[in-house]
Amino acid sequence: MTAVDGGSRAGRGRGHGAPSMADVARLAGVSPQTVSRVANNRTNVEEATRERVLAAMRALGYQPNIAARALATGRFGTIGVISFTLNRYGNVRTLDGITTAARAEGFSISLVGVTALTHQEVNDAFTRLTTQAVDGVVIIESEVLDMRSLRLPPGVPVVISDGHGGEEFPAVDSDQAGGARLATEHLLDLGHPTVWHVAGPPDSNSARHRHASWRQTLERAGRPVPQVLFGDWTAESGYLIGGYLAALPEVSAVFAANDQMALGVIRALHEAGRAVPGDVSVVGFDDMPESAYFWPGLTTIRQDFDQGGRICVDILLEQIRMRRPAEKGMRVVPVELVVRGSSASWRGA
Amino acid sequence: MTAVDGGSRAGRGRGHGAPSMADVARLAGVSPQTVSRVANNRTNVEEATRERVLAAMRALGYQPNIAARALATGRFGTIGVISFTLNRYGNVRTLDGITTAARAEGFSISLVGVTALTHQEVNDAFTRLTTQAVDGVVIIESEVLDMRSLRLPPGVPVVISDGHGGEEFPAVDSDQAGGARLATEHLLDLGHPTVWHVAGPPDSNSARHRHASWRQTLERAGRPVPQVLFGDWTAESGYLIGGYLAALPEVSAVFAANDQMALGVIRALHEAGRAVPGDVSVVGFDDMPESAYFWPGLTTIRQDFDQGGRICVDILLEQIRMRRPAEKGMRVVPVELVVRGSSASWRGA
DNA sequence: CGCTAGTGTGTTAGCGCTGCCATAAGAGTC
DNA sequence: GACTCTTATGGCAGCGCTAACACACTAGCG
Repeated sequence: MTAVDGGSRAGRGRGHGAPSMADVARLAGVSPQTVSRVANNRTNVEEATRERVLAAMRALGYQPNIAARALATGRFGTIGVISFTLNRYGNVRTLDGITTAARAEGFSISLVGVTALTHQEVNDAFTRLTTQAVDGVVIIESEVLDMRSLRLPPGVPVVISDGHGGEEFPAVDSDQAGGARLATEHLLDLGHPTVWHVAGPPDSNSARHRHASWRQTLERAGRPVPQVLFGDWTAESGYLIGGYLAALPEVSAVFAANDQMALGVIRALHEAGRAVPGDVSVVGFDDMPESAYFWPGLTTIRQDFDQGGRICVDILLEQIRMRRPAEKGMRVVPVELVVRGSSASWRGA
Repeated sequence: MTAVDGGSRAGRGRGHGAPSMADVARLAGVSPQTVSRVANNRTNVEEATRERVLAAMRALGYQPNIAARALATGRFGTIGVISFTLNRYGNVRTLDGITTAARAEGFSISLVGVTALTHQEVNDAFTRLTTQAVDGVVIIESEVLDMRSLRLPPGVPVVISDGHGGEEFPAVDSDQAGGARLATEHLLDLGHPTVWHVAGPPDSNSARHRHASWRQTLERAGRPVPQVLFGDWTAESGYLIGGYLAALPEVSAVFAANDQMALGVIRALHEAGRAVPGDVSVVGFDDMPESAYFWPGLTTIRQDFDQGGRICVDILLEQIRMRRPAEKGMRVVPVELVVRGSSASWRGA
């Protein structure tokens, strides 16, 4: 009876308390390898043996140690997400979409925030992530970043979401250009001579695309292109710009680059006594759930963030599982015009 | 020349490509142990040696392998977050606060979404996380959950955010009761005979607290307690309930349990031709950035989500670093009444 | 009966890192 | 000069797991 272990715990020394495969193996009277096979649902284990091992696992409350597994296999079951602020609706919804899709595939998410999307910060975040053990990374590149000069460690699959990095990496984004075109054409179709644009900040990818497409749509239609006004995505900036627009009698249609700024614009128009949509039509972009309940309800462009997240994860998993780089280039997620009360046909000045 | 390694890579067999400490050690002409000391910023390394090692690290692009470190130390540098939907403003802001605070402490976040906050789901998520190697877990318990019957593996520090789990775990939450009281008293102070309440769903912790405190405040003031109306946090539900309230001439003040529902209520009142705040005052809860730009601007209760996140992380880190359980019980984060245009003194019926 | 093919299980050797201990060299003390 | 004490470094073992191979055993075949 000398060498008999107490039976409850085996690991001494640096053991960290939790039962290990060896403990399960001992209890079930099999080798650790067989326990591993059961834990990973492998074949070539007799049914009776499997039951015995499972019983031992339950008895000890065994949990596989992911760190050890990762060390042995080089795979982690985790996708890293680098995101700028979670204060923006789109970023959050993209994150949510990625999280949902990843979970469905048995992957978890390692989230790293950056206070600013500078190379320094993104490189640090990337380092923290790869160091932190991930199989792939999604960068929610809401702000313009020069992907070429980013020094990412090689061999880690990357997907860019909401970005422009299509030349360097596989990328996924809503059809920003199509959405801006839909919005602008919608307002022109309603009879407005032209459309004013409240753009997002110039360092934002989405803002650039929407801005460029708005301009192009007007030019193609042979309409005058009014001065662009730049906001910062917040309702506050929309409100300030709206105050300026409200004072211009020739303004009859405004396309704001997101719903929050549209809200601010509408508020400013109200305060100035200009009716929406009676005097001025306003269209937003994003379709936040609240936008339908603004006063008036906001005509806007709906994005499918869940689909975007799913595609990000799919591309990443393909790279991870096939062990080959995915094709570069942009996958475009369709958008949809949602017409509500904030836009109406123009009766003329 | 027989046994000489090519010099570029050392690991064969199952080596996963990335340079290891051994590679750095070889290049710098020191032992792996010394490299480890440098990598971890330990003392007792001569300055010249440290420089040499750092140079070798840079030359090889060395990144420590976190899985191996975790396996050796039993610590992971990661905090797990279990959250119900990211569709709710409060959840997102809490997550953001936690992420920011964690990063400041050098921790990263492992995010696990659950589709429903059932025991089954939370247990699974918890298993996935502990298995996934975290040093502690924050549960954003936006929905009521019986923490006692939750079977969490022992030894993993846990903090509950936005929950009621104060008896079982340390917990952090905004001063829900105080906020609801402030909102209700504000409306009473304006001369309203009583205050109607649009509550959140009954399975939500915050909704319960706000509801109970609203009721208590009215009772203490000796005012009649009108029928409670339950929404589901969405603007849509607020709109439906608002339609009902708009038809009741005795309604002069409404306290909605969040800003979105308040938005829906205001919209319904507008449509019914009841002026806000002329005929009806409306107060919300959360202070989303947009709320200031509703029409009229929304009087609401501001929560400090960043502070909440910081406290969650602090409590967790104390447990992790001190290796002793934190005190159970609730830490209350103060809230603040923000008065805007949607509430005004009542001129009588 | 010797051959192959397949199945269930065990043995071995790491994955890359750190904790602990040993060692060597210098510095100060009596 | 024999003794501590400190500082810089290396050696070794092991964290818990899995890939790769080895091995025994069964079955089917001509």
